[in-house]
Amino acid sequence: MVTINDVARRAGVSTMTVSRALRDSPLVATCTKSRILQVVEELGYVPNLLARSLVQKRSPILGLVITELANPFFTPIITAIQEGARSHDYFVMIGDSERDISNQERYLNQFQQIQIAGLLITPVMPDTEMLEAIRDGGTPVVVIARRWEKGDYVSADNVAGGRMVAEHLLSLGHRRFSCICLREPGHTALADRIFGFRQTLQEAGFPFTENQILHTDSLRVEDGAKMADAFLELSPRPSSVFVVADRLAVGFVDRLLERGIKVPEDVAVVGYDDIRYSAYLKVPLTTVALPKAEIGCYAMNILLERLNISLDRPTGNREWRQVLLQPELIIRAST
Amino acid sequence: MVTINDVARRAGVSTMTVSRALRDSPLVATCTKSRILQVVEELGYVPNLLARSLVQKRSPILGLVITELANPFFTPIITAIQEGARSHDYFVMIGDSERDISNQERYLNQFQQIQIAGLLITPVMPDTEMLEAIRDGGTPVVVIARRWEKGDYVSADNVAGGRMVAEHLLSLGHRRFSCICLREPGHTALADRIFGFRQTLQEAGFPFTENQILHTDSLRVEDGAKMADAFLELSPRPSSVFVVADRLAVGFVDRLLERGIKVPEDVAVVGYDDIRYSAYLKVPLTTVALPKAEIGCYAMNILLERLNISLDRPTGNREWRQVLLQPELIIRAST
DNA sequence: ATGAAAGCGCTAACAC
DNA sequence: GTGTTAGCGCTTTCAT
Repeated sequence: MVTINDVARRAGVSTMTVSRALRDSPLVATCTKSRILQVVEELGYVPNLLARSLVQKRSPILGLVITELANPFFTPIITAIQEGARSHDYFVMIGDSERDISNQERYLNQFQQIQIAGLLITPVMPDTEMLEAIRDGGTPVVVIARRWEKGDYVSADNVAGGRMVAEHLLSLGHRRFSCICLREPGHTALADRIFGFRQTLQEAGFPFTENQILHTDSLRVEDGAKMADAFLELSPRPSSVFVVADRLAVGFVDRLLERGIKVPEDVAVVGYDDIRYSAYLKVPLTTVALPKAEIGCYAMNILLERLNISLDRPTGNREWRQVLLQPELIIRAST
Repeated sequence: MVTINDVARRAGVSTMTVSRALRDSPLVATCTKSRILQVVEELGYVPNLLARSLVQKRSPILGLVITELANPFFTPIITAIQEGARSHDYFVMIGDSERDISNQERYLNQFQQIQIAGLLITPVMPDTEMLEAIRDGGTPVVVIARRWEKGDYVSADNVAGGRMVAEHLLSLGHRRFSCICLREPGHTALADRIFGFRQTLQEAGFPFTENQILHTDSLRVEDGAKMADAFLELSPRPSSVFVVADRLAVGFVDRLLERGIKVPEDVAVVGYDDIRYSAYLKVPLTTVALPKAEIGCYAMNILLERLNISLDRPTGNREWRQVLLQPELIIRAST
């Protein structure tokens, strides 16, 4: 491996001069600089960023933990984050918690070990003690796609989204409602959607009880199909279903059709997330769209801001930046 | 920040003993070890992996460069790779080249700067000089989802896949063929698909000329729709289309239907990749499935093997490991 | 079973 | 403009 010393020796200068030349310092004579750069080229020297960050005590690596890489919901968010990071010379390390708290903890641990400069995370659970610990340790943390009472977050207004769904179904004349949701206490974003949905129905005089909710253990397409089977056992059969995630809805509607149920004539279905494929399904899906790229973008900006501040002064315990972006109802053929 | 020294002082031992205790060396008395671990707990000490890798001259970070994060084709591959890495205590840094050679180069540069131990990459172009340079520099490189004459790769047999498509269409009695492909000289995987497709047709006595291929600049769903418009200008209209990537096919078929063309009655469509949503479209898509997770898994295993070897002896220039996995035709409703 | 010294590749701080 | 010294947090080597 060729180091800065090799370059220095070969160019007949000190390592310090090389170091400066590489960072384009004005304190190096132009001719020296060009000679050095030539030697760098010749030797194929690549600076060691790890060594640099050891002495500078700041790392160029950011950590990103999401709950499911395979979820198309996250791709626009990730892309936006990567882009923001790149343009500020940061790297992003992605960890997929698979909605498993122990995976999440393992990633957080490992990320700390490689000294990440900042953390973006969609936590598995609302109990975010560990996040606070990390932040208190001086690493800024921004929560994505979830709310976080005690810190910065960027999410969508899921209560408003749930409300939109309810209003839409009410306006279509529906009176018998049901809901397909993830059986997981921790997913506050989903809980918010249902909260808004239920509240609106109740205000309209249609009490919505727990037993109108069907629970699934995962959000995969195949689970949606399973939920459709469960749904068809209900009697009287609801005329409308709010499926809290599009991927689930994909499988749900597909199985419904397979079993001879007409959508939306027999059952109206509303999804949530507006993933890229929702428009191309057998029955294009009515759903709630979130500004996904914007969520990633905002989160990244807040993190960058925190990173800059913590360079100047010690972690000033300023106000939390809590952003809630507005969702939008996309009406297609499933209602 | 709390360092190994802080722990040592507090525990009343030398840093060396702490270092050993943390790595669970047998050369530390059990009672000393437990005292140290307790102090570690108290102080919330987190070892600095970067510092460690600086002295050990080997990094726990692997680089992964893909051409498009938003492509569901890659998600199972990434997941498999992450899993393999995790179980061997490696981290994976993901870079999205967006099919742009300069992005790819930037990532490769940056990855070298953070001293990645190994590289997995789906190169934008077949010209892989830079990959050879990296490998010659001592960092093992494994190419994914493309062939690589001069190194290790794991891909699917795209020629065989193209053949399957042709045979399938021939067996259905089609005689007028066309093809939608990415206009990009570099994408050898797509070129292979078309090669197999064309060859089979020619062997069957149906010469397939360049002007039966329509070119697109990107693989996004919307581009598929554009290609459908272009396709409908052809006369005589081909009775079958081989769309070389499912995402394109999604938009292609959708637009065809929108314009009143029946699939498969008027036009038969075959896709490629079998992304998760292909089965749930208005017209479930006939396509060629690849063992995506296996590709990731194999590639990771080869890389790990190379990493272990290069720890022992200097980079032994052994035979390249070149793996081609078999694809499978999935017949659905679009043909 | 434990410790002291040296150094990984780099840069901050201070000379000259 | 350029060089010297010291040290980031850790482990290797060798001593005890």
